Amino acid sequence: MRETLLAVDGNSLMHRAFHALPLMDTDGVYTNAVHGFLSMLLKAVQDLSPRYIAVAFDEHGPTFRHTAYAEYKAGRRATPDELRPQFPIIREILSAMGLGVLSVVGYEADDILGTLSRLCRENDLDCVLLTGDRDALQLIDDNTKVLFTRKGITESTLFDPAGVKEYFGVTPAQVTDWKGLMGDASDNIPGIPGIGEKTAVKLLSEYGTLESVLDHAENIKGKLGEKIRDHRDLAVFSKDLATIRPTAPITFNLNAFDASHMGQGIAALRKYQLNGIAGRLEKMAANGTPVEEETSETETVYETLADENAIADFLARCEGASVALHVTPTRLTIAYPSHCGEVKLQQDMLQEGLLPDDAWRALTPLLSKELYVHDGKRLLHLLADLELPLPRFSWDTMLGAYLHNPQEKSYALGQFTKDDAAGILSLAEKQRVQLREEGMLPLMEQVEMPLQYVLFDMEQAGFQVDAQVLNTLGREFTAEAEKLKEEIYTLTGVHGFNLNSPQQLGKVLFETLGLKTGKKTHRGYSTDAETLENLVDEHPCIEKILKFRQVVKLNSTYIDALLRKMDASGRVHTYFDQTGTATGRISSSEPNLQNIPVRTEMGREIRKAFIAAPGCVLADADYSQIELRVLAHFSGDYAMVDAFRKDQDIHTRTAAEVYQVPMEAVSPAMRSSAKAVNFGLVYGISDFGLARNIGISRKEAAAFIARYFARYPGVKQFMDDAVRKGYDMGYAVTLMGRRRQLPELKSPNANLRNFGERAAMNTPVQGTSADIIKLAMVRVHEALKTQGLKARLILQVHDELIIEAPKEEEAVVCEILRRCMEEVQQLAVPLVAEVKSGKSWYETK
DNA sequence: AATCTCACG
DNA sequence: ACGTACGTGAGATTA
Repeated sequence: MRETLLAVDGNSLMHRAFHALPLMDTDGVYTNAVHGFLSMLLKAVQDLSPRYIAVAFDEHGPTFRHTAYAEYKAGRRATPDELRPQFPIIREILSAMGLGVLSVVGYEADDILGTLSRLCRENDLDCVLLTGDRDALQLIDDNTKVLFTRKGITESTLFDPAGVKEYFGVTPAQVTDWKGLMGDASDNIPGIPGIGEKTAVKLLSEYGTLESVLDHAENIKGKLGEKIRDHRDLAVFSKDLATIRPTAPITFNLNAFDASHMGQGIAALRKYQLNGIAGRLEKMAANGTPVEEETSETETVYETLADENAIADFLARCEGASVALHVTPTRLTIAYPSHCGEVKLQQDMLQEGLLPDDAWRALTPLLSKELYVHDGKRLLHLLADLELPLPRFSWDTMLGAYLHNPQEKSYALGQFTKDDAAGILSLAEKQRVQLREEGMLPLMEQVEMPLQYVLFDMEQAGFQVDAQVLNTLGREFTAEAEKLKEEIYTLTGVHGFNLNSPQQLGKVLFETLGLKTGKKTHRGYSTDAETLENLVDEHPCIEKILKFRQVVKLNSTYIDALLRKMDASGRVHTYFDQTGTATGRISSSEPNLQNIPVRTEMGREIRKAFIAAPGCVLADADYSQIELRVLAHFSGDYAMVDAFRKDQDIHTRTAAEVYQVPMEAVSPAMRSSAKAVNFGLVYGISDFGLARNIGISRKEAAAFIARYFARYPGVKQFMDDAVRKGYDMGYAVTLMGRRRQLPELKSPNANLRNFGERAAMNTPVQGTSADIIKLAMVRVHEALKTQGLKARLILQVHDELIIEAPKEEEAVVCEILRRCMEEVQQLAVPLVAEVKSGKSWYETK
C-alpha cells in the first residue's frame, strides 16, 4: 500500500477556524483558530492515517512586493488583529508535534501545496490536500485528492477528479478557467462582473476553457456576450491569479514530515491550555493511530523503608549514583535511578512510621553526598532545625524550573512531576538537558545554586531590630494619626467615617465637599496620593489626609508588623524568594525587608530600629546607577558610556545633552526632568508615562524623548533591538542568559502587546542587574568564609547589600563588599559600589 | 478573593 | 482609538 502525505493549507484552515469559532481567550491570548485548526487536523489524521504531514503558510517577504501579481494578492483580506498572533502559536505547536511547517517568501500556501502534490507524484506517494480554498481543486488528479472543509469545521469532503465534476460541474483542469470567469470574492479575484457560478459552468461545459470562451465571444449573444467581450483582460488576469504555481523552492525531506511523533506536541498543547485537543491526541496515541506517546520513563521500583536497617541497605545501594531527596511533613523519599525508597514519618504516637529523629539518624550518611532536591533552601532550614549536617546540592529542580520559566504560578514539585524523590531525579535530568540547550547551565551552576546557601544563611541570621525605637515611633505615629483624624473630621464637617476606606473617603471628598473628581474610577472615585495631590489647593483637608495615610501606613505595615515578627533575641528573619520574580530579582517577605521606608524623613526614622548586634556594625553597599550602567553596556552608546567612564553625574550629563548646554549650566529642574527620562528608559519608555511622571503634556514628553534619542542614538538602537528580539524569539535575555518569556507580544490586544514591548526593554536591564548582584553575593559570602571572618550578609535590596560585622572587621568587610561588587562583572563601563557603615541602617544612608 | 493604596529598587 | 511607565509585598476594606 502506498503511503500518504497530508499537505495542509495553514492559512486557509486558520481563517476557516477563526471565523467558525467564537474567540477563546487563555490569559489574554486568543487560541480559537489554533483550536479549530488542530481539531480539523486531528480529524483528518484519524480518517486518513497519513504517514507524513506538512503544513504550508503564506510568507509575505520583501521580494513579494516586487511583482504586480503578488502585490495584488497581498492586498486581499486583511488578517484580523485577533487572528494574526495565533500564527506563531500554531507553528510552535506543529513544530512540537514534529510535523513539517513550510513557508517560502513570495509564495502562497497553495503554491506550496501544488509543489508538494507534484513532488508526491514524483516520489510515488499519495497526496491529500487539506484546505477550504477552492483554488486547490485544480490540483486534483489520479494521485492527488482534496479534503475540502465545509461550513464550520466539523464537516469535510474528500474530492477526487470525478467528485469535483459531479459536485461543481467542472473538471479540476477547468477550475482556473471557472475562477477566471466568475471570480472569487473571498480571494479578491474579480472575474467577469455579472458572471456567477452557474453561468461559468455552463460556458465551460460548452467551450472547455476560458481561452476558448474568449475566442468565441463574438458568437455569444446578448448581454452575456457583451460582458465577456468587455472584460477579456480581467478574465485572463483572474485566471492567472487563480493559477497555482507548483514551483515553490522547498526541500522535500520526508523525515521532517514524519507524523509518527505527534504525541510529543502534548506539552505544547497544554501550554496553551488546549486540553481538549491534547486529550484527543493522547487518546489517538493510545489507540495506535499514527501518533506516538511521549517517551515513557523507565519504570521505578518502589520500596518501603520501614526501619533503620532498610534505610542503611538502601543507602548502600545508592553508592556512586545520583541521589534525590524529598521531604514532606509525613513522607520522606529517597531515590537513585530506577529505585525509590519511601520512609513513612510518624507524626504522633498513634501513627505508623519511623520517628523523624530515628529516620534522620539513619539518613545522615546521605547528607554528605551530592543531592538532587526540590527547594533546597527549605530543606536546609529543616535540617538546621534538627541540628543535622547541611548537605551540598548538585541540582535543585525548583531553581531549574524557575530558570526555564520564571513566570510559573507555582513552583510546587507537583507542577512538574510526581511528588517524590524519583520525580526529582527524572525532572533534574530533563532540566539539565533543557537548560544546556537554553544556555543557562552556567547561570544555574554558578549563580542560582550557590546563591541558595547564601540566602539560607541570610534568612537564618536575620536583622537585629530595636523594639524600643519602634515602640517610641509607634506611639508618636499613633498620636499623630489621632490628631490628624480629628482635624480631618472638623475640616470636612463629616465625623466618624472610616478614613481608611477609599469608598467612604471618596464620598466625602467628591460628593459632600464636591471636589472635582480628579480622574480614574473603577469602583467609585480614586483617592490615591497622585489624585489627592492635585487637590491640595482645593481644600485644607487634603494635606491632612495625605499625612494621615502616611502615618497609618508606617504604623500598620512597618511598626506593628515588625514588632510581631521579632524572635526571642530581637531579630527578624525575612524569607527570600528565589523564584518570585519574572526578571531574576529575589523578593523578600514575612516581613518584606526590601521596602522599608527611606524616601520621606518620617519613614526613614524606622531605619533607626534596624541595628547591628552589640559589638557589631552594619556595612552597607549600594551599586551606583547599576541599571543605567547596564544600559550603557548593552547599548554601547557613546555619550552614556563616556559619562560613566568619567564618573559624571548621569542625570546632569543627560540634561546637558538634551538641553544642549554645558553641565555647569544644568539647573535642578533640568536635571530632574533628565532623571525622569533616565528612569523611563529603564522601564521601557513611553511618552504617556513620562508625561504623567513629570506633569507635562504627552506631546511635550514625546518631543523630549525624541530629543533624548537624537543625543543617544545607541540607546534608541538598543530599545528597538530589544523589542525586535522579543518578537523574533518570544523571550528577553539577560547578560548571563537568564530568560523571560514574553507571551504578551503574541496578544491581539494592543495594550498587552505594548506592555510586552516595555517588558522586552526592561527585562534585560533589570535582569542583568539582578544577575550581577546575585553573583556578587556569592562572591562576598565566599570571601567572608575563606577569610575566616565572623561578618555575615544579612540583607539584599536589589542594588544594595548589608553585612553585619564585628566592629574590628569593619574596614576589611567594607573593602570586601566594594571589591566583590565592583569586580564581579566586567562591563563596558565601571561598576561602582558606594559603601558606608554605621550602627543602624539609618546611619548608613 | 479582589481591589485599592503605598512602601521599596 | 486606546491607555501603560519596570519589578515587587502587605495591610485594610469590600464583596
